[in-house]
Amino acid sequence: MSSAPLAVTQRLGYLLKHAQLRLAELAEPLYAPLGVTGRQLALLTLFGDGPARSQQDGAARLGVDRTTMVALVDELEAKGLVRREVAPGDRRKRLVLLTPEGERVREAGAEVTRKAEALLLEPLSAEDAERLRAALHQVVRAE
Amino acid sequence: MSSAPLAVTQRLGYLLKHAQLRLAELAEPLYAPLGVTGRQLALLTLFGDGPARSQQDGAARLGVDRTTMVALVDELEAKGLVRREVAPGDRRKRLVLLTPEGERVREAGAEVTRKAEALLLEPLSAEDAERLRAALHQVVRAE
DNA sequence: TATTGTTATACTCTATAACTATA
DNA sequence: TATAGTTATAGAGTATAACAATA
Repeated sequence: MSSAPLAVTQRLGYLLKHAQLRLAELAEPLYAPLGVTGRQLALLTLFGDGPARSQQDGAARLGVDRTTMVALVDELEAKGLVRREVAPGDRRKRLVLLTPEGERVREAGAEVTRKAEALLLEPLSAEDAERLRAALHQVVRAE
Repeated sequence: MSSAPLAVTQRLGYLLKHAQLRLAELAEPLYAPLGVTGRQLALLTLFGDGPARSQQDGAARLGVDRTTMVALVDELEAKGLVRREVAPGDRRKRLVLLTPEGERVREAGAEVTRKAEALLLEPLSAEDAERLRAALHQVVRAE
């Protein structure tokens, strides 16, 4: 009844972790010249895309605690890439807005992200690469 | 020249991280009755599969530091799931071997891993699920 | 000299608890 | 009373440096 032994390198947990490690290896050196980490760039992408978001809203979307978000926004603020603004209509909330410099870094970073992803996906055909992204999206969505 | 803005939820880094988070959410409650974490089960899978490995060998394969491996093996040894044995031929090396109990937990865990993966992959067709695993494998291998 | 395992230590990441201000 | 942001603190998880045993 038990099928063939699932070697550790075949487990999804292993594959997901190592794919992430490899992507980070490829991407971080490319981000470095921009003066930001991949994490920080993800935040710029999050807050620079669509209508202004509060810290809490961003934290929920990124899957981190709101106390973690405070520190992350602090970093970006110290670099002059974002500013906090009291939300009109609810003075408890802080909207996180990109500065012009933050916007520039976000755009440059998006280009770099595409490059790093292309490097990671190099061994796959364009079709399989798109299938991989779509499959991950479906799996993550089902929350 | 810059294509459409790549929303943060479309980035591979985001997708890989959240797929991992979701898998852990699904799997950990199933592992708990076995008295081990997913991490520990991964180690049992690693050391229980194929010829005996040294700690260093296992660390390299798992992508962790050798000092980290010491602590991980300590945990399993304290639970009576593995034992260390001096490697014949090189007295510096310690082979990590599964005890009978460790072997039992490994087998039960493999079954549970399959179940958790099936839950994660539920939204995909069997064909797409296999494609996902194959694509990740290719991407990780290219090291 | 180099490698394996080990220990002590420090660093990063993250969350929990308690506080302030607003609602 | 409840929520958003903040601070202080503590807990994982991990790596670096230094040491002992062995090669």
